[in-house]
Amino acid sequence: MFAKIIIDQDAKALDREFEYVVPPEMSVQVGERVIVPFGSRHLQGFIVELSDSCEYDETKLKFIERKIEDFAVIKPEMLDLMFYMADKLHLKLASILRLFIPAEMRTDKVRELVVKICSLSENFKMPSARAKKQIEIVEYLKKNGEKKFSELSNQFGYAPLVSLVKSGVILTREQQVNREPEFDEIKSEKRTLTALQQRAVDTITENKTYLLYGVTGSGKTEVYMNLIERQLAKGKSALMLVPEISLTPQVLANFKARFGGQVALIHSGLSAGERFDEWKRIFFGEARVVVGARSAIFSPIENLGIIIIDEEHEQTYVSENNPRYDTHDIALFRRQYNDCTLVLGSATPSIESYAKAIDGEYQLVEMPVRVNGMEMPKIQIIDMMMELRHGNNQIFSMPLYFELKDIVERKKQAMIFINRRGFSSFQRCRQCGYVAKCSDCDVSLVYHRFENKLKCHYCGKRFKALDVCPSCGSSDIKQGAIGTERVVEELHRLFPDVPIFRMDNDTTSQKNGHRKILNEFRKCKPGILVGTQMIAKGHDFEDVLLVGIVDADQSLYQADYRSIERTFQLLTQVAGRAGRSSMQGKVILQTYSPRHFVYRFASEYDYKGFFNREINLRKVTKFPPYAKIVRILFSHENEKVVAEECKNCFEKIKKIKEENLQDFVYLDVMKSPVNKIKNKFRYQILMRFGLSKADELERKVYDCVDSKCKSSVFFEINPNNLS
DNA sequence: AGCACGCCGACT
DNA sequence: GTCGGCGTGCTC
Repeated sequence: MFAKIIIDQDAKALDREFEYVVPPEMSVQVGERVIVPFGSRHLQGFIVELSDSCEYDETKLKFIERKIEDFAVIKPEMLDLMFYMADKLHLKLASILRLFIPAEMRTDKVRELVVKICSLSENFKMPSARAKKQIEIVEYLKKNGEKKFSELSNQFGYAPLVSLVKSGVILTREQQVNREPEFDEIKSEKRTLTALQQRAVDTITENKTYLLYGVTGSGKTEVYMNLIERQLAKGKSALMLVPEISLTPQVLANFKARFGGQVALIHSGLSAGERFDEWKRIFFGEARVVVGARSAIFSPIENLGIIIIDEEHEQTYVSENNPRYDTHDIALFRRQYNDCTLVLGSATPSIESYAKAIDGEYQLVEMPVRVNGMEMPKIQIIDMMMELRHGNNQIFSMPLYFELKDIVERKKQAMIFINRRGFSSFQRCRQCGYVAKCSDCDVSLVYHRFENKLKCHYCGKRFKALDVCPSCGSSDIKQGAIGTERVVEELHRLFPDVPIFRMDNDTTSQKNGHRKILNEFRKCKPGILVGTQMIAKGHDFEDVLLVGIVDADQSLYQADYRSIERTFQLLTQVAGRAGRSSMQGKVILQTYSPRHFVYRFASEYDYKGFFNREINLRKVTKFPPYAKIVRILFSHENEKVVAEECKNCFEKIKKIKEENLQDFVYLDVMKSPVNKIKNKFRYQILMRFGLSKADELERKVYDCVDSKCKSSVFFEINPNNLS
């Protein structure tokens, strides 16, 4: 018997199958992990095929050494998915397989957690009266039955416990336990559905793809839960994806309360052990409902009845780095493989998804009204140029300041949204124009007041803050655009007695960081929460009656084709935080371009109007979904090497363009806008083609990348940002 | 990826 | 003469 094996190494040169002989006494299955001799080393590999014959010179074949687990970690569906992804997304086989199992399994660092359990032996002798502690333990066990060794030892001391075990009064046994993620206790309240919700549940019955377009507060989560319940009743399982950012304690607690031990949670906040245990519970079918962030789409869950992608428009569903994939593609594959239902839910669907729904590729289900019947909060647009003309050059416009003051006086809560962490975007010398840059990346550094450091937001490296300009010696240093820290400082100045909270990447990095901040904020009335994107999602605070958006234009300035769409989505979401209760909330939006169409549609909550305007723009300018953008990014520490390899590839693509002139909308080669990251230089080729031959051209273009070039190559379709 | 092999410069 | 620099190529 011969086995085709993929070596678990992330290298271009090893991105293929290698053949091995299966020793006669060994029984193996496709999908199992094994150790094989490879060159002079012993490496981990995945069996992807078994066969009676081999293609390579049989005399040169080596034997599989041993199996790593006694079960196939990669199930047949995932193996199919691997080949599909390799073909469609041009990813390396090993790097795909790594997505399917917890990283901890490969490094061997995580073990099953085994605890010692103590119980009284059947006919034990009472310890002597002098041994008071021992008697206490015996009495305690009589009352409580079995207890963990560690627990008893903490409570009564180690020595008496060990004596009891030695004398045979207490028996111990070992038991493997699953580490379970923490969650807030919540009582499970099953709400009755509104007519609209019920209609949605009744509509989503077939094994098709649905786009559930429901305004913020229309109660999509309740619909999801009902859909999942129906699948469970049919004996099927369910997979629900939410953006990492909205994997809030409340959401998790809700699911735990509703589905109990059948739920498994997968998110980045889990410890290695927790993640490993949750994965195993899914793998062996103990958990039939998986709730998780992007990577949970690869859960080894079988018998899928439904896949749900909540907030489907979120950027986080596309992984930024290698291996780059879009959760939508994977979900569509799994939907088809399992012949199940796929639901994409959003209050602001992505332009691409909504276009598909209109074309009939997806089934459109709408929920246009909020559950509590309340109107959406009123959005007031403030022209910051006018403020400036009236002599206000502060962070807050006068209307926002007065609304904040009002909130404070009424002992209510407010959220201030500013999509930039740190204190200010950069520090610049007023005399000579010097801007501090990262030594390893081609970006300016962000000043963080709290740590008094300059930080690189690309590689995380820290630098000393400027007090004098290193170039000209001047101490006249100007702060760039404002960030969360700066807003907090300003609020402290304006409202010295009001508790101000900050929530961004810097304050939530430790475990349960979100939860701590949110729980503190909940208690403070009045209170103000300042934050980035991450305050925009899923937190329902009854007393938040005001949302301030400090610099709405910020996401508009980013130079990619989705920036307007993103701005609309962000504004709608942030606005949705105000007035989740019976009281009408208010939103104040500060902008320097108040007449931009995105603000008009956003302030009227007119998604369809916005969609029509935007889709026409895309059609006329030939951008997705009416075209496909491809970006090939080369990076290497030697600038000459990248530049040349990138150029070579470009020359080949140019020939393809000449043969397909009518299909190429655009083709160019350039330094990447961020020319250097982590000491690696970056060059890129950008192109755009019409849809008719897009797949064919994409493949041809990919084949232009020299398989033995030294640079690492990042192949991207419809990139989100071009840095 | 990582390890062997190999071909050149600068040292006990 | 040998030690060790890293460029090239191979791993079933």
